[in-house]
Amino acid sequence: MSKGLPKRSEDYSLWYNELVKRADLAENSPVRGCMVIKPYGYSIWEKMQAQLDKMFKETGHVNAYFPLFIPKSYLSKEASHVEGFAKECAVVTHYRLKNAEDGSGVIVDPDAKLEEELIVRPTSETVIWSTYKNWIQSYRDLPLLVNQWANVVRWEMRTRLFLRTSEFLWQEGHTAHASKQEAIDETVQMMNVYAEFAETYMALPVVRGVKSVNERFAGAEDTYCIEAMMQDGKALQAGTSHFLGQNFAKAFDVKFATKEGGLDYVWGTSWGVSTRLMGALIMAHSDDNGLVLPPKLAPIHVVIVPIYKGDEELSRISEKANEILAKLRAKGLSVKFDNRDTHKPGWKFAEYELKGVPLRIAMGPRDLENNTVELARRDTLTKETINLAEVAIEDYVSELLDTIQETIYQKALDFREEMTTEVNTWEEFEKVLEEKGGFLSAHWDGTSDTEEKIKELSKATIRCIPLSGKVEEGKCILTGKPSKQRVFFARAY
RNA sequence: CGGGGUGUAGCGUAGCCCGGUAUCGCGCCACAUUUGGGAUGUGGAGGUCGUAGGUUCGAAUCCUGCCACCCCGACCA
Repeated sequence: MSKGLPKRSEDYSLWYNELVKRADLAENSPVRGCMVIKPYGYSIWEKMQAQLDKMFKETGHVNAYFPLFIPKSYLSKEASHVEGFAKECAVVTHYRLKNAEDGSGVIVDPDAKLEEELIVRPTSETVIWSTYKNWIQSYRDLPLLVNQWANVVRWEMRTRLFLRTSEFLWQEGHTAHASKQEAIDETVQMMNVYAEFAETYMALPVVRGVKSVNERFAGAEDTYCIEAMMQDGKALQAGTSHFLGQNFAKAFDVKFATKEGGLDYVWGTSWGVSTRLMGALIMAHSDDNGLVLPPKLAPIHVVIVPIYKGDEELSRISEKANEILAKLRAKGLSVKFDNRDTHKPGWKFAEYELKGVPLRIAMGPRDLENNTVELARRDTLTKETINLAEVAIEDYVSELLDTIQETIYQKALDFREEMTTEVNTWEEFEKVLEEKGGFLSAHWDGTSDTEEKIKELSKATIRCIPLSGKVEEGKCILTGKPSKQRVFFARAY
C-alpha cells in the first residue's frame, strides 16, 4: 500500500474509489458489478441497520422474509412496474449443471430447463403483494406493516462500489392500508424516518421532497425522497418512500371487506434505503486523509495508541491505557487499544485517520510523567493535551464525540446551503451548473417534456420538488411558462 | 450497449514503438538498530507478463479473437 490518497480536488471519483478500497470498506469481486463488503465496511452497515431497524420497530413495523426468486409472470402484472425493471433483471432458466462430456468442466444441463423462468428480485413488490392477497381479507387485517432486510439484483451497465452495484443490500418496507390517507401518511412518515436517520446518525443533511413523474418509482403514484449533496456538488438520492395507491392491490387482486360492509382494494406503500447510504456517508464527510465517520456510526469511537521504548515502558503505559479503556467502555463507547508492536505510532496515526476513527488518544512516557494524554480529533485534525487529574476522561470524551457529531453535521449543512443556488434564467442555470454545481432552485413549468429537455441540454435532473420549498409565482427557466413553485435541479449520482 | 483508455509479483509501475525470458518502489519474511506523525540498514521469498490462438528459431513486446477493469455517454437506488 502506497502512502497518500488521491486528492479530491484533482480527481474526485478516483479519490472515492481509492478511499473505499484503502479504508477496507469494500472491493470488487470476481463477479462483474458485484462487490465484497469487507468487515470494516460491513460493521458500519450493521450500525446503520441496527438503528434503522429500531426506528422501523418504533413505528410499528415487523420484519419478515420473502423469496429471492420471483416467477416471471408476476413481474408483468403491473404494467409500469415491468417497464421500469425489465431491462435490468437477472433470469434463472435452469436448475441443474452437469459435467461436460469432453471433460472441459461443468455445463448447464439442457434437460433441466425451468417450466417458468425465475427472476432474481430487483425489488419485491410483486412476490409480496401476491402473498398479501392471502393475508388480507378484512379491514381487521389492516394495516399490514412489514419490512424485510434483503439483497436485490439490478443488472447495471456501469457500477461503482456502494453507489451502484448489480447486487446490493437494502431494506424494503411494504405496507397495506384501509384508506388512501393512511397510506399517504405512512409514506410521509417513512420519508421522515429516513431523513431523521440521515441527519441525526449519518450527520447528513437532506432535502425532503417529492419526485417528478419522470423520476418516480415504476408503479407508484407518488415517490417521496431524501436528497443529499456530495462534496463534488452532485446530488445523491439517499432514500425513497412510495405511495403505491391501489396499483399493486389491483394487479394482485388484494381486496378487503370494509367496516361498512363493502369490498375495496387496499392501499399500499413501499420504502427503502440501501448500502448506497455507505457511499453517501463516505462522499459527504471524508477528506484527503481518509474517512471521516460520524461517531454515531463509527465502529470504533476511540483508539488508544501507546508510544514507548521497550517492553517495560509499554507495560507501564498499558496499565494506564487499560484504566482509561475501562472507563470509556463503561460509558458505552467502543474503544480499541492498539498495542501492536509491529507498527510504529506514526503509522498507526495515519491508519486510523484513513479509517475515520473519530478520536485518537496517544500516550507516551511524557504523558505518564505528567498524568496527561494527547487527544486528536479526526474531523478537525486538531490535538489537545488533557490532564487526567483535572478532567474525567470518560465524560470529556463522551461530550467531545457529541461535539464531533454536531460539527460534522454542521459542516455538511453549511456546504449544502452554500451549494444551493436560486437561478432565474436559463443562462444563469447553465452557468451555475457548470461552474459551481450543487442544487439549483429554479422554476419549472411542471411538464415532463420540459424536464426531459433540460436533462438533454444540461445533464441535470429534477432531484425533487422540496416539501419545504418556496411557493411563489414564477416563470419556467426553459419555456417561460408560468410556475407555482421552485424545484431542485442537480447533476446526480 | 456505443466511444476512449488500461491489464506485467499482494499493490503501484518500467520495459512494448525497435522481439532474445522482466525493472523499480511499496508491501511481505529474517536479523539488527529504532519508536511523540507512515523508521533505517543488510539479507531473502514472491511473476503461466489478463486470456485463447496466430506469426517467429525465439513473444510481455507484432497480429487476431475473447475477458476484466477505469473514464465518458444511454439506463438506474
